[in-house]
Amino acid sequence: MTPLARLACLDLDTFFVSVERLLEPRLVGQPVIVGGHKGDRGVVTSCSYEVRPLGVHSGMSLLEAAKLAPHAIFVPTRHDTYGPYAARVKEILERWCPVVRTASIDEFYLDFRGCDGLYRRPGDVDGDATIERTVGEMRQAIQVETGLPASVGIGPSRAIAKMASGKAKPAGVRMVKLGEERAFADPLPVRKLPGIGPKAEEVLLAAGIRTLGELHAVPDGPSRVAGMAMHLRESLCPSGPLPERDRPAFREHDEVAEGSLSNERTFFAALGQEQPVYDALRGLVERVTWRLRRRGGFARTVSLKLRYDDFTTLTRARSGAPTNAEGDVLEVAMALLVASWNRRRRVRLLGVQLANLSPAPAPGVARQLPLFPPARPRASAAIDAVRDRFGYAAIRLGAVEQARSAR
DNA sequence: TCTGGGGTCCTAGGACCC
DNA sequence: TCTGGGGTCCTAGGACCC
Repeated sequence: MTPLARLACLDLDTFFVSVERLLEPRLVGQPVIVGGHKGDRGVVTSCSYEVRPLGVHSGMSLLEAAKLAPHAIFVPTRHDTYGPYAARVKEILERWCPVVRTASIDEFYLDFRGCDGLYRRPGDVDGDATIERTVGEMRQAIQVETGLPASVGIGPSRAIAKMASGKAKPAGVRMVKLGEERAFADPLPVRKLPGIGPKAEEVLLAAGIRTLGELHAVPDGPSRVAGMAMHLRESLCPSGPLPERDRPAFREHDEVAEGSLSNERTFFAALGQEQPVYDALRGLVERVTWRLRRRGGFARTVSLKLRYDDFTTLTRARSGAPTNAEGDVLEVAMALLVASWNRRRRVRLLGVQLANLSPAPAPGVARQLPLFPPARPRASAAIDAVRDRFGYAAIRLGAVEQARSAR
């Protein structure tokens, strides 16, 4: 099949802000910053277009955002709230396109290859026109049915579709046809290319390369800059099929467990005493193992993340037999903590990650747990059942509750 | 003005095996 | 006493994304 501009990237505009506005109509038309209350420690997770011209952007500290936009309305992030809205959007997309993949909570890729005939109308000059119109109608359907504004980019490759969706904002559609890739990409700053982050940008700017056009001119070679140029040229080539499945983190609970699961927490004041740190660790283990069991998964690797108050961060991991038991994970995490925590330093952040996930222990190793200490079964099945119905916060461990109220 | 929380992917060194 | 080459798994750190 001739490669054409048939891959689309749909991005929900200021997604968390948009959902908050659906729930709180007084926020409509107002400058809104989602991420926490004014004065909280933390960062901006989403901000409305009213505050963008002032320089506010996601990832920025709330304190800095408050300086730039003192009149903005600050709203805490409600992490459990947004998922269902994204799920509704996906349902609508699947009515329009046979291949839809979730890339993040507010981003989807769609493959319209082979769909021209499905949507052709008498006035269409060619297939590009057919698909561009169709995507516009799809975008409008999301707006009408969910109240959420979205932008869509269309191109021959995923990277072009992604960059085009950025150009389509707010609430628009931008198609980059086959043959127009260079004309579209060349003027863009290098940072716009997916995969070029702050560090890579720094290297490129130091080499005097500011735009993707300039990067494109760098010949193949072993240098880091040449590697980025090759990455760019690949990104502009027509893409193959989309991945078979959604990214692991965005799959439904009953699907195969893969990838990793983690929970972490930054403390309001860095912890220097042992007991609060142990209590926090237990709370994290409780939460992350609950999520694992809810997906029907098992983990072979437990990893501890420790950040001191000077922001130096270390991770320590240990692998063993697959488990989903809270007691097993807690024993390993606690052993890692005891072995690696320098007690003279205060703990700013603690995290627990479960990795090497599988849907069930491999035959022969099931339930043996030889490398993990013995499991300590408790009433966790009953607790899980309550949480499945009423949410995680419906039940809390005594020690965790004490740790919270002690602050 | 210090910097959240959830992820994925890549690299590099060492252990271990054949 | 000296010692190749390939493969896999594990761990730690870091870049990047939203």
